[in-house]
Formats: sequence, structure tokens, C-alpha cells
Amino acid sequence: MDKTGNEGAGNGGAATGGVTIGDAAKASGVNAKLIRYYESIGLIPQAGRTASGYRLYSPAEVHVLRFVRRARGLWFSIEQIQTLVGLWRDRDRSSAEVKRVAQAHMDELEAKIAELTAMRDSLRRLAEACHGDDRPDCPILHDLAG
Amino acid sequence: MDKTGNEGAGNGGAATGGVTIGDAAKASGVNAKLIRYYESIGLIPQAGRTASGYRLYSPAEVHVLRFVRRARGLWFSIEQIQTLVGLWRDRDRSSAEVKRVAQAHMDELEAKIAELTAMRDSLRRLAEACHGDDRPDCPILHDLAG
DNA sequence: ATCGTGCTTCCAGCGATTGGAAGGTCAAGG
DNA sequence: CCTTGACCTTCCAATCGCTGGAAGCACGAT
Repeated sequence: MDKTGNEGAGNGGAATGGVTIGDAAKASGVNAKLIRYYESIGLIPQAGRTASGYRLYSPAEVHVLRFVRRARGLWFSIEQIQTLVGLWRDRDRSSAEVKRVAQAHMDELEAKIAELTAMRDSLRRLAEACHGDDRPDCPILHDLAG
Repeated sequence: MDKTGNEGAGNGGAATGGVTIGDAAKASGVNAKLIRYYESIGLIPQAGRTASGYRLYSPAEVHVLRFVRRARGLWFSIEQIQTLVGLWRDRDRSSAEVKRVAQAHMDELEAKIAELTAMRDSLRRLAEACHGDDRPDCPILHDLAG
């Protein structure tokens, strides 16, 4: 409870060049369990280990985690993030490729927005027609029943 | 291949008052596998059976399936549909209850639309700033990297 | 009798997490 | 030294709404 914040249960941090998963989680905003999951599916490379098996994360690796978290926040799929991380790592790659991934994702978002909006609109029309009182008849059900 | 369309592999249909699951699927638009799944989770009641164990569906039951399908098409959750089906069956229930479910669902849709729109907008801003050519620097990656 | 289709059950997986159990490890306090 | 408690490890299961496959009956037609 009285942790000072920068070094958890680990082996000392800077000397071996990494923090434990808990600290990496705090620093990146990605849950420790999720970090292990990301490693298991190959989104991030396998972390180094201490002699006793604890995972260790360098500042660069924490940075990648933060990157992943932001991309997830923008609803990129894991697959898309995998591509983006690759592009990010490889600074020599062209920005055209990045833009293409972003554009594809935007198209997906756009489609989903349109779909949801259509749903909301038809539902709104039905709800407006539904008097919403004690009477049992309701156009919402009527419409769903076809 | 030369099926006439109204009676499949079943036992004759109208005599026992029901069609088999395949025909119910065709008539309702709900996949046979999905119908069984819906039964297994209790969304629809257990279907009657022939002597040999085939499920049989009355027109009314097919109607329920169609109802479910439409509601799913509006992205209602299974739980919400369960409520709606109950309300639909029970004609004496007030329309206020239906309207409440619909409103709750619309609120969910609205929230998701807002979220997706925000994502799309920030992504669009980034993409516009990305020159998208051979040069490696790209504000999209820059922003994700934080 | 045999073919082809449809039906049955069960089991497993998708994507992206989240949760828990069972056990090892660490630093600190008594 | 030994306990405490926070942390770490792995593995397995659940979520939600399906979808797929495998193995085995049932049916109608040839």
C-alpha cells in the first residue's frame, strides 16, 4: 500500500533495463492480463524474463503498449494494429501505407455509423408512433411482428 | 433438388401442424443452427417433436422466429428481445413497457454512434494531415505513438 | 438396398477481453 | 528466520452471438 510508485515487486528496474508487468500496465494503461494476452496472440513480441520468470518491459516496449492502447481506443482491430505497429517500428516505410490502413478503418467506422444510424432512425419513428401508455397496442411490436 | 418448396424432409407438415426446422428456417430467415441455439438459451420455447425426434414448428412459432430476426436486425440484444417477445405474446401488457425497452436500446445506439463518430473524426483529421506519399513521416503514427 | 439429403446431438472456435484458481517470488517487518 | 501480503506465473473458463464440423439416425426416392 505504501508503494512509492516507480518500482514494484520487481528486481530493481533500471539495472536490468525493465519494469515488471504491473508497472508496465500502469505506465501504458494496458491491463497486465491484456498484456499477456497480446503477447500470446503475437501482437507484441515475447517479453524478456528475470531469472525467476517475471516478464520485464523496457521503456520502448511500454511505448508500444501505449501505442496499442491508443489504437484500440480508436477501435482499430488487433489485426490492423499489428500492421500499424509494424509500420511504426519501421520508420522507412511510406506513409501511404499507413494512410491506407487508416482509410480502410474509417470506411468500416463509416459503414457501422450508417448502419446504427439507420437502426436508430427506424426505431425512433416507431417509438414516436407508440403512444406509450396503458393501452396495449404498440406499433413497435406491430412492426417487429411483420 | 426437385423440392416443391412447401414440405421438406418432414412427416407431412399440416397434418401434425408443423414444419421441420429447415423449412422453419427458410420461412423465418433464421438459420436452422441458430434456431436450435435460440432454443438452447431459452429465447424461444422448446419445439414439439415428431416420433423420431425432429423438431416441428407451427406457423405461430415461425412467426416468433421472424419477430426475433427483425429485432436482431435492429441490433436488439438477446436479452432485450426476450423481453420484447414476452410483451408481444402478452397483448394485455402496456405499450409503455415496450416503449421503455425501445428507448433504452435507442440510447445505446446513440451512444455507440457518438463514440464511432468521434473516432472517425479524429482519424479523419489525422488522415488529412498525413501526406500519404513515399515519405515515412506520418502524423497518424505520430499521434498513436503519443 | 442404397443414395442423398435433412435431421439429431455435442463440441470447438471466432474476437477481445475478463475472471478465477493454484502456486511461485519478492521485499519488508517482527 | 519466518510470516505477511503484494506481486508474479500458468492454465482454464466465461462472456456474446453466432458458425462450423463430426458422428450418427430418419426419410423419400431410385
